[in-house]
Amino acid sequence: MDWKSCPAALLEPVFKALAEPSRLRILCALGTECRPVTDIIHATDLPQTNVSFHLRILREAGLVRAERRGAFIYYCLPDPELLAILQSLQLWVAAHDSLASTQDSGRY
Amino acid sequence: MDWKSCPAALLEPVFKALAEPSRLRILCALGTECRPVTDIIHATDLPQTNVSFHLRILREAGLVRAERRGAFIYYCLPDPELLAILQSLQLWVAAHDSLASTQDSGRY
DNA sequence: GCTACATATGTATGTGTGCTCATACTACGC
DNA sequence: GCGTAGTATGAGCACACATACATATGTAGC
Repeated sequence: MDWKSCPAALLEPVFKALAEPSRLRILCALGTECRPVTDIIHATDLPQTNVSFHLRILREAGLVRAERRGAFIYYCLPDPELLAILQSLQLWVAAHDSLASTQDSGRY
Repeated sequence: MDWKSCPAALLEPVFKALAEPSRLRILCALGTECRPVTDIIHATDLPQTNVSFHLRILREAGLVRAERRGAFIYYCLPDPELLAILQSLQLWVAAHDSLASTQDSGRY
């Protein structure tokens, strides 16, 4: 990464949005498809007001797109490439998790 | 991403660790090199105890590696691939930020 | 317009977490 | 061993944020 131009300000809201279990569950529930809020509520088993709250944060972080269809509002990921990036990060973490468990990440 | 196996539990600690401005600054200060804590303190202009606190979180999230060299403890990123992944995410965010500003991400 | 449904917003509260201070640990040089 | 530099830990405080409840907005059908 171009750490010289330290993208902290740019990436921070995205990481903040991703750092919540409920929001990750919502993204999981979304998958690659577009779904109305009701579907997400059922899939995640979270209260409606809670889902709506988190969807707003994800929306403002640019991680989901909202699209009105009649009385329903469909939410979807804005770009399949986002999935690819997150997947590579997931793979990296998984690979390093098994390494880390054999190493010393304790105190000094 | 394989959202079927919902990697929330795996990714959450990583995102939590990345969701802090101070920690992102520390990672920026680290760059691709290994540096002792003192260097990081000067680079980030954060108090020593604070840097140490965040380094621990980054260490436990597997985002930095600690290595003792005499009286110093050097910290570095565990893997250059991590940089690549974060960079692609950064690029994605940057690209979608410019789009988002032209779109409606407000309330419904 | 009224009712019903889908979704969003506002307020209050409790918990988590970052920051600061003081202090303790570790390694090196004398 | 002692002092010093480098680094880590622990306690206390303040603030941000996730949750829950009540309520408002918007859309469709009658």
